[in-house]
Amino acid sequence: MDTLETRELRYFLAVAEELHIGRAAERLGMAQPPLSRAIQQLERRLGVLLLVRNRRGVALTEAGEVLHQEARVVVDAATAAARRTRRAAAGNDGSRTRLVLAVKAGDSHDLLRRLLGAYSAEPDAAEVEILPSGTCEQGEMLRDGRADAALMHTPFNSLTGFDSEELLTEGQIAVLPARHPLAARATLTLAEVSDIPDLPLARWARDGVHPPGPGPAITDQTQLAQLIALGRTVAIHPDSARAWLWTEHAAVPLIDGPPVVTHIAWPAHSRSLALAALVRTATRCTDAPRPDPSA
Amino acid sequence: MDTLETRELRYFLAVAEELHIGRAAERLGMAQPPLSRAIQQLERRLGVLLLVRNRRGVALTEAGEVLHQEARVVVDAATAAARRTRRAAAGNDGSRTRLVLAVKAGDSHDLLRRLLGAYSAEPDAAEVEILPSGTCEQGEMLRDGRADAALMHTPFNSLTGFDSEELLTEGQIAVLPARHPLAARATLTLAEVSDIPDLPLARWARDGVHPPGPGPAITDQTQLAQLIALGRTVAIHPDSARAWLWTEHAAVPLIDGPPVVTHIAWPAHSRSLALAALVRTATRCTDAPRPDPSA
DNA sequence: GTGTCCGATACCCGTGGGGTATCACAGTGC
DNA sequence: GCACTGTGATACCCCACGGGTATCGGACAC
Repeated sequence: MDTLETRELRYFLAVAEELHIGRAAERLGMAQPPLSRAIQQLERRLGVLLLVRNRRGVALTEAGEVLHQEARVVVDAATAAARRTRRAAAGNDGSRTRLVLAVKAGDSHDLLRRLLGAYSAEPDAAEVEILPSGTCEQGEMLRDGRADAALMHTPFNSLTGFDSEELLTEGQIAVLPARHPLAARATLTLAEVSDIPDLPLARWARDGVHPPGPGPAITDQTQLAQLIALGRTVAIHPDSARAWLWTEHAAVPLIDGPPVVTHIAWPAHSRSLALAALVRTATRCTDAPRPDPSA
Repeated sequence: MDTLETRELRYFLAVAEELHIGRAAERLGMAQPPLSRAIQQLERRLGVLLLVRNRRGVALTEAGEVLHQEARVVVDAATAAARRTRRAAAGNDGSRTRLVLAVKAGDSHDLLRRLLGAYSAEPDAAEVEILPSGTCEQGEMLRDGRADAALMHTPFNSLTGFDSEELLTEGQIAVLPARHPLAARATLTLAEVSDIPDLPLARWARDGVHPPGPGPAITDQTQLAQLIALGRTVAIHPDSARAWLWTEHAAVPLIDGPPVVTHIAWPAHSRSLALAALVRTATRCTDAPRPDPSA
């Protein structure tokens, strides 16, 4: 009946991810038997079978899948609690409050510059630390307290569970090698871009693994830019990606690419004044007409 | 460095709410000294001062306030994890999946009836349990796992942290004693209703305590209905409240009342198929033109 | 059969979370 | 001044439980 401890949930998470008690124990830096027992005890306390044990490892029951989800939320919230509390104390410790803003490296560069500029002029502005995030990790960073706010892009990032404000809507462009025949086109369609035989779309790493497919495997924007310049791949990006194009790149608007909406998002329960000011600034400085930052 | 345990956070929550270690210990069913120690240990592990101890109790530091917020999230998530896991197992246990839908008792009665009717006709419908909630508790119920979904009303409920779909927008009405002079009016304004000298607005209990003021203190809809019928108070409600009006009540539309939007909301990370079907049904059955359910 | 690879069990040990009794200290009333 | 009260902190004890090692049991593979 008593509530679950985060320790138990961390253990269960490790098992649910490894699907192998021995490996999970190793990952947790402990021996296998106590982990076995801890999981059994968790099952007894819940009165629920979480794992089915077979040779070659374990599998999750339906209830186990549910707990897998929920446990993730709990341990993220717990680590976020520790981080935010420490930061609150540090911020109170003489120095200014710091805000950590997660942004996908390279994206929305222009927007970000304007935002930071406008915010620093605010009366109660905090120091803003930019936390570059890899592909689509902004959500995790908000959830586990590494970031206080994030610039996120629908439909690529999910905003579920966060508060957010819409900042900017833009179209998408195909980024091609400048010397490629299609680079001369005025517009392209999604289908055309995905079907270029000599330019397969690159495969981004998710959680350290690359999805299968023909394209080159990449982990960051620079690798992608280089591969495009070398004529090995093509990419689809929001308009604002023009900021980081090389001279060997060409940008062609996509007519049927879904519009990309940039939002500023933050944890739903946040009460920080500095954050509120940042959000206010963000919405204000994007409401204003843009001063034509075209290249 | 290790993550916080929910036990510690429960302890801290009790202290943060009572602002008195002895009382908090009593509430937790433990002695005072171990609680004192536990909090000190928490402070040491975080490296952060959470409480300032004065005679007559303790107060929260700024960091303490932050942890107060965050801890609430964590323990709610933990109890939700236990509840949802148990329910998932129970649902898998031969019987059908059950969905718990939190609704403010009496509100949106007609909408609810149509929703349940339409949903039960769905192929993969689960059994829906209606969980009547008091004033504005739907959010808590979603957060701590007592409910899988909730009907919520902006601007009264906050949707932050949940996924939601808009279902229905309606105006507001003033509910008056039928014999009151103003009951004959065709329309009223917010200002007029709040200023009726002999009918002060009732004061709803929040967390068991009533805000101060002149009106009668109430805890549920029935009390309110009775007091209105007795000519002691007046209330402002969405249109759909007409469903529970007594013959001794009169309803007068408010022209400047903000529109009330009914949403169906659910935890952001939910993956339940049954829930998805319920949401789909809800949006569909409110898209259709209403069959004029006027009294 | 034997070997291997799982998780489960048996058993031991030390930490630490819980208890009681008491202290330290600051107001408060007289 | 003093005794008294109400607060959190300290001292000390105990055992439950989380962690370890060694071993078992079962299911393939060969």
